[in-house]
Amino acid sequence: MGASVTSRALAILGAFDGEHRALSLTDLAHRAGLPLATAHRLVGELHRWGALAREANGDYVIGRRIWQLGLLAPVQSGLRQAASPFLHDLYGTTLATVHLAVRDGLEVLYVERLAGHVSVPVVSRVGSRLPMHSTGVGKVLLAYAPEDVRMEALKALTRITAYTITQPARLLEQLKRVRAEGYATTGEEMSLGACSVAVPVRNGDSVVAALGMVVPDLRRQLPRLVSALQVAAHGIGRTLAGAPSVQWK
Amino acid sequence: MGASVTSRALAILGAFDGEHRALSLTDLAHRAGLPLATAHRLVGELHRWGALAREANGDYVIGRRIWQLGLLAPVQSGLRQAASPFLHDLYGTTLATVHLAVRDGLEVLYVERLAGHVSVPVVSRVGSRLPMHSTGVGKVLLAYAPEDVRMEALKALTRITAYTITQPARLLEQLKRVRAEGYATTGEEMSLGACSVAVPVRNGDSVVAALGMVVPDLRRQLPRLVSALQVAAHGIGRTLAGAPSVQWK
DNA sequence: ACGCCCCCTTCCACTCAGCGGAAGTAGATT
DNA sequence: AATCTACTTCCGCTGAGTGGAAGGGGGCGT
Repeated sequence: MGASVTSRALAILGAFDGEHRALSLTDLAHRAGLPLATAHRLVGELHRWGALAREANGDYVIGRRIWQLGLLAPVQSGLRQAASPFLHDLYGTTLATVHLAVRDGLEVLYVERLAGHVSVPVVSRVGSRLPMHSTGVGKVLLAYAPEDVRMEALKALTRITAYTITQPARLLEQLKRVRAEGYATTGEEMSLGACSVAVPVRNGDSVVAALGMVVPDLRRQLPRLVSALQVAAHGIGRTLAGAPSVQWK
Repeated sequence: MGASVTSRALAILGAFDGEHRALSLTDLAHRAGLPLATAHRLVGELHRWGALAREANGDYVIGRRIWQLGLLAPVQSGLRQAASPFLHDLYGTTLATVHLAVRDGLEVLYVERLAGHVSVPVVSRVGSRLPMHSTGVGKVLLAYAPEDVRMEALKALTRITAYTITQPARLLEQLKRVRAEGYATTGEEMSLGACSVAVPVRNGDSVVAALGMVVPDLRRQLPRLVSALQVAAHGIGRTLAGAPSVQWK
């Protein structure tokens, strides 16, 4: 097993997730699979450096230093910053929840999400992952993913709602249409009452991200939304290409 | 010296900063003060875990996993999310660059920054730090900081522009007025051509952050800006207090 | 084409940092 | 006062980590 000190320290950091943002030393040791004394020493070191911080009640949380480091990640500093103003424009003109996502392995990783004060109950969260076959941005990313990734992803089409596509052949058919038409849609495949549209974001020739929005109903306004999305995606692509900053994938 | 494995691994992460977002193994070893072979092994472990990623050219960058962890930090998940919609409103009504910041030690840490397509040349960046005595948000945070922090901060008033306040007595005088009037201003004290206003954000009785904006000129519209800021700050405070989510300080 | 240089990767025997069971401390709870 | 839970400290044994050195490999100048 992970016997190296480094892997143990990382196991401690890995013990935090969306449902566990604050953990006591004992919990931390337990979740990381470490003896209490060992966890105590490592946690102390991480805390001293600023990777962990303590709350008023003594629980540990992820520290500001990790947060700051995260801001240096290419996904954040390149893509997200390029996209930010365009997302605001999109939100301003449509008032729908807007998403920017990348593919990470066989999942969709949400990089940015914009919603108003009263956010529609949408599942996604910045930094969270969702399956690719049941989301608009996921279908786009899958459509433009390398062949082997696509095949791998087709093997596990888990059902989420009654409308989720679980037949590989049907999904492949849709992905083909996505490539032909340049956008993807979903209808209550991820959560009931929510439809989505998404388009690819390109940097040069390669698709580097997907831009999507979630709305209660698509039928009437689909063309308008698609064209708004495409304008924004194109703008982001141009910013990425022209940016003198760091490469990001 | 930092001889523990953990501190060495952290030193590698710490080698990244705003000016060094992508580093080769050799640079990394050099900046972290480690022998190449040692750095190689540690970097490999960090990379395998996802703390580091590699770019096309082989350079290492901060990985997505660290970015995701950072999103769990209280500063991000509590404060930032509570503030986000209010910042958008503020930006929408004023079109000025808007800032949310907290105090970290003797410096101001920028937690959120909102600007339009054409951003005025503002020094701050999300995740960056600036001195407290030369920024609007800094003055607010200093005004409401514990006595010992304030005294410590007064010892090092470094000059940045010709208008930077470097006399402790004068700054103290201003901080007193900040507490009395509920807002702080600066006039070209951080960078020429930029003025700022800022107000405290409260959670219950304690000041937990500062909300500010940067504009080319203050004179005419000061009252309007201050009241817009105060409305937003109040809204953020209410959201924080009422939020069922994690505590964040 | 050849050799040079720079950067990365692998190896291996020594040794000291890290390990973790156990004992100690501090609060809360009964 | 006794009991429990959660955290902190101690210390001698040991194998994980170390890092100098040697082994690729690819880009560049001549």
